[in-house]
Amino acid sequence: MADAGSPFHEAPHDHHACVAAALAAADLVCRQKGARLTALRRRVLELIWSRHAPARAYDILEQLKGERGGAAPPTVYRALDFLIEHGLVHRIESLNAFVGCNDPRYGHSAQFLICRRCGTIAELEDAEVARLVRARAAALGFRVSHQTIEIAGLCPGCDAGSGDPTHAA
Amino acid sequence: MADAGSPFHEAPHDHHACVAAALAAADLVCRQKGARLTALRRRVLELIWSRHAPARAYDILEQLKGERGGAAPPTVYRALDFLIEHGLVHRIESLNAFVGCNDPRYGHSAQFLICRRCGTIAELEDAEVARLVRARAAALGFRVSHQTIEIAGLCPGCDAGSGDPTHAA
DNA sequence: GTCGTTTGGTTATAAGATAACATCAGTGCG
DNA sequence: CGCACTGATGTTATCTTATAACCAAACGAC
Ligand SMILES: [Zn+2]
Ligand SMILES: [Zn+2]
Ligand SMILES: [Zn+2]
Ligand SMILES: [Zn+2]
Repeated sequence: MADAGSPFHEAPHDHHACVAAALAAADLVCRQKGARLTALRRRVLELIWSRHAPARAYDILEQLKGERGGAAPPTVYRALDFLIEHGLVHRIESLNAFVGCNDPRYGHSAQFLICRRCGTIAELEDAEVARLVRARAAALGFRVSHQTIEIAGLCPGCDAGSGDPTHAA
Repeated sequence: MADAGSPFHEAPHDHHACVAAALAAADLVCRQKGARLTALRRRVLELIWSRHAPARAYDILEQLKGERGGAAPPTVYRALDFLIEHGLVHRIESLNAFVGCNDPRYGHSAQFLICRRCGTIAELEDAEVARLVRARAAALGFRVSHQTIEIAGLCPGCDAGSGDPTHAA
């Protein structure tokens, strides 16, 4: 298959399977933790997974309004709080947006590669990066509690397109 | 001096010297680039340097209002845009705030250590971290244009204070 | 069923950022 | 000087993002 080993999902793929897998993993994680993945929270998670790009809170809100009325900002933010707390969603600080976690089964220090052209985001879980950051901080007497690592640039597809007549703007 | 080798400035120190050095460096950088560090821009930079913690745009705005009237959000954000464009200030995405650059003489990939207790921020310029991130991205075909690396935790002073009766809250 | 807790609805507002247009200050030139 | 041009700032309005506070419904334990 095209993207088996890559964290990028640019090429057309069976995205329904991505969403189904994410929701199944969420169901499992919540069952194991005794957390309640309600219909609303599950739907918000599903909307976040609708694309491999970060979703903004007010875009989710617009979707919900169309589906069920009685949706307001707190509706979305409370669901996001739950999903983040249980590791099902990551907040992307540099975009004020939210993306589904690739592997919510345990806590981790992730890094994100964000294409500034097509918006695709890839989640890495590079232990060496996380460890080097912790080591550098520790050398200065700093105790790390959370790493925010968001790398902007061009994804493979968009980088190939730059300067390429077949893709140039 | 107390903190000669540390990026942290928690202990009392001659902070006036920090500010003076930052402003002098800014003057130099702007003169060399032909950029106009106007009184307003210089004052905003000075306010950002008032502490070794990120400054929020609307706090800067409140200061300016008290000093000169006729200050509104665009006043601050335009000054910030200028300062960021010329590398004099960094935006801290995870805080929606701004901090003076330690070394504005040339572009760089910085990392920030942010104390979640006292708010102190330290800017690192660790080439190895930046290089490892670039390497990991490159291995996936991703071309990096900007790294956002913001590490939350406890600075040396606050970490020592945790559980220590002499500092406990 | 009843109680207590969690979840979600509702209204209002806080916090952060930008768009659009007017005005002013400096610069160069006839 | 008078004028035009440019960059910087003033001004008003609006947009985006996020939270506070309070209430009602749903759920789970007993
Ligand atoms: Zn997919
Ligand atoms: Zn792309
Ligand atoms: Zn200082
Ligand atoms: Zn601290």
